[in-house]
Amino acid sequence: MTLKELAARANVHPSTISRVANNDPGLRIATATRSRIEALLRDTGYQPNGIARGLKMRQTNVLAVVIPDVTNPFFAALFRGVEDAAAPRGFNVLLCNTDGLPERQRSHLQSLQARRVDGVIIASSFLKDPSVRELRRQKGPYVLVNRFSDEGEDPFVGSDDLLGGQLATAHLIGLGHTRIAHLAGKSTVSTGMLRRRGYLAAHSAAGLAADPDLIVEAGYTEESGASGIRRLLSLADPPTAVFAVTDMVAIGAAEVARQRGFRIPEDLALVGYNDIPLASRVNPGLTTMHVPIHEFGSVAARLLLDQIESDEPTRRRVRFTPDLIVRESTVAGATRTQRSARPSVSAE
Amino acid sequence: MTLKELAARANVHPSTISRVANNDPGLRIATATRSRIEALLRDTGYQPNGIARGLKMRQTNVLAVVIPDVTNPFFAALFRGVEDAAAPRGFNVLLCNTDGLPERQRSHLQSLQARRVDGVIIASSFLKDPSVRELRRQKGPYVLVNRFSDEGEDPFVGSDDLLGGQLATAHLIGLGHTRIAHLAGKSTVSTGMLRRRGYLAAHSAAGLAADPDLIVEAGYTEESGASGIRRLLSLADPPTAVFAVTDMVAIGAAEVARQRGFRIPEDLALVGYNDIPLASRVNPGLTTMHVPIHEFGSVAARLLLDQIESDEPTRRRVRFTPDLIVRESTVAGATRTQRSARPSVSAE
DNA sequence: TAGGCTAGCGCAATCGTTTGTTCATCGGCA
DNA sequence: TGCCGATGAACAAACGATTGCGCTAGCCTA
Repeated sequence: MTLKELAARANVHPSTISRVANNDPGLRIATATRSRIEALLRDTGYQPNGIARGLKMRQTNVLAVVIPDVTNPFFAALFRGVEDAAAPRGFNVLLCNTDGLPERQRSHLQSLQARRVDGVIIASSFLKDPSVRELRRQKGPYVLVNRFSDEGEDPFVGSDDLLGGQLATAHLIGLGHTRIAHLAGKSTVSTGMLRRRGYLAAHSAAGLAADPDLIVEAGYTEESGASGIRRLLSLADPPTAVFAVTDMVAIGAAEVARQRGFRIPEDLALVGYNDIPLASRVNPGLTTMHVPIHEFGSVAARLLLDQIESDEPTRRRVRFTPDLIVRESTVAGATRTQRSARPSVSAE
Repeated sequence: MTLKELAARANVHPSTISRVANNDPGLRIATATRSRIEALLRDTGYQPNGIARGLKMRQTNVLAVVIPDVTNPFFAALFRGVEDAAAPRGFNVLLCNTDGLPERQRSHLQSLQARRVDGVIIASSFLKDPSVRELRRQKGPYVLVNRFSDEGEDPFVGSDDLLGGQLATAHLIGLGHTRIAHLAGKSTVSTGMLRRRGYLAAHSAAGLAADPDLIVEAGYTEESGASGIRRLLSLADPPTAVFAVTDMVAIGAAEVARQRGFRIPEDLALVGYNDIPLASRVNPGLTTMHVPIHEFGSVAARLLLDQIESDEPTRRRVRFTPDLIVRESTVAGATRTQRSARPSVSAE
């Protein structure tokens, strides 16, 4: 059903229908005509063609979220945050999985540009990232989430990863551990780099020397946590504690450690990062740095939508302060503490 | 960068650029002109405006997936299946979460129709579903996944839920249980209805009477599993085994049961459905009916894409045979059996 | 040398909306 | 009666691409 067909039925010009349907302010129209058209609109259940409208208006009302893998609970929650903020404002959201492959990221972004999406939220960026450079070059609004890129000043939503790494490690040090390993993320990714630096900073602050052998660059998957911990446990002088760059990595490590007969936390204490729902459900419960994942998404979406509606780019960077949640993976019989619900946001 | 601008630069008509860019077969063009245009295309990195093209071609190359909640690992995996099949064929995928609310489903579908997506995959349908009726009425291709609607013959991909419910229950009966409860899904949803009927059928087949008090209609979330098991455990004569309609429900139930001091499987045996990744990770490992979740998505996508490309609707219904995976939640110290990898598909 | 064929492009309609502008009609007023 | 200002609605130009068809050279043939 098009405007033209409706116009034929109502014996008016298509533009008249359009104005009535859009409730054009300052529209002068005879009451009779108006009600005739409105009745027709109801009867036919007319839905304007979004494509045609998009072409004319230069706005598609579509956002895109680019992540490594929605199968990872962290990114699933992030996406929900985006959609929950976008849907009420009339936007639909495309989801693109990259599996961490730059090439897939590039091709997705290219496809998104061709589709003229109104904005892009990208949670799979690298510190040096050609795709992000491309985003900067184009005029379209975008927001980086969780990971940032250090080649420019991009709108960003994430956690204070340096502090998070520090707090997590300090917790282990506070428990008396001295040989603390780090299942690190890639140093090409901001979270990987910063959490590692936090890990090192905590050592310095405590006057402890960090053993380079205890840092293994794993990745962000469960499997990488598993293979990482294997290397650590076969060391001559294995660690008594591990700080993993994410909860998924920690969970992968815990599984292997348990298979090898290590008791957690007695033989091996374990801290993760992100506090995904799974973290409180595994056995033993995983001590981790809580970050508001859903809010990452919703705040990023708001940043994006504000840019779209105001038609001017932003440089806002929102950084949430992570919160240590102590569970049984570091302290046997830890009370399942509710975390302090302080807002703890720092925006620039 | 538009065709018109390029045309001005190359001193040709826009249509000529279009034909070169699209590699129009049967295009007769001077080699000089062609290479001039091709060079221009490379230099400018021209990307045709997908909106304009969509308007002209009446095809957007966008699919939509409608699910209750991507935070549920089952649906996340399903979505990956869809995207993995759609992306290589040049399609992007919109994700819509309904939270199981018919109203949100309706409004999402309406929005998708306005956007003229090329096809819809819906995994949140009810047995009687106005939204699905609407999908049938419209010309556009669609596929139902996991849940079907019984008011018509729709293209469908899912598992044989009746058989699955039967096998799961028969497993518990085979272990000697006689008081077997069912944490049931909504009877307004096909999976809920069918798995329940399977549960009953298994009882009949074994000559066992199913106690109506042992069936509680919970829902599909972890919380509903938790509240459901509470009711069951406070019964005068509580069950010794439970068949839960999904893994998430089973996991919610297990958590509560453990808190109340029930040992699994000694005091309470537990079977789930779907074999989500989480099922093998919880402690104790969850016995469950394995279904190929990722394939649900990819097969559904293929069904959809074939409809789109052939431009004719299909009535194919693909039903996978579920496979019992025995873990520690029913058999203490169960070997972590690899399931038989038989194809077990029945299509109509 | 005139007519026809063909290679190589340009023309213009079309997809369905939106929106600035123009046009016709009518009532009021002088 | 003649003019003017509203009022109500039509006109038409975009938006950026695709595509059937028409047009103009040049060359070959008779």
